[in-house]
Amino acid sequence: MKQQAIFKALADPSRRRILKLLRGGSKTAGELADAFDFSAASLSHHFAVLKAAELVRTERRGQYIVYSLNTSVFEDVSSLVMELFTTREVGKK
Amino acid sequence: MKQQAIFKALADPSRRRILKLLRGGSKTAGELADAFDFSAASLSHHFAVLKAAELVRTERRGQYIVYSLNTSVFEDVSSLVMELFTTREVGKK
DNA sequence: CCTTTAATTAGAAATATGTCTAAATATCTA
DNA sequence: TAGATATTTAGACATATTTCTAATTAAAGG
Repeated sequence: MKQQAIFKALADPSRRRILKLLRGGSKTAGELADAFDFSAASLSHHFAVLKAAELVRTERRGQYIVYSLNTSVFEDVSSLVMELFTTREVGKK
Repeated sequence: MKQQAIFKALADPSRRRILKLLRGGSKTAGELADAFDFSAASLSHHFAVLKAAELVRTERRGQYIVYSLNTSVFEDVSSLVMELFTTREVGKK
């Protein structure tokens, strides 16, 4: 789990918006791009950051590349946040 | 609640470390500074970022300034994270 | 094949961030 | 009040981030 990459990825509002758009189901890069004002290249950069943090997964479907939420990291993110605020518990791994 | 300020604040590893140091109880700026290699001025900058996000509170005690975790934001942070990953629920406020 | 469409990569430019030293502010104590 | 200690503010500088346009890669379909 890439803690720094995760927090870095979440720090940008556009990237958080991308994640929210993906909650409803997977979307192609182009469909996501429609929701934003900037260039496909810029979006692509944001995708790369989200991928590095393993917050999204990708799959090529013909010409398209389909992005989806990697919900399995959700638990990781939650516990990272928890660790910041709660006193060390017993039985910690 | 300052969503962007919160995520921005959490993006830096030193700031996350400051929060963890404060889990054990409040500390003065100087006590916190001891845990780091960089200058008091740099630390002070990080404190300002954490304060802007309302993640920490401060109180002057004589010459010292005492920092403490603002645990009441913890819920906010948790639900922000939750919103990124979970499908919109019913009865949302 | 060649063209079109979808998306990423490369490289440049502007802005933001993290760090430093020096100076300023606040409080304590002799 | 003057000096010492604790901390923040100001200003500078290097690095990182975000965005762009142009070029590249990949697949589809005539």
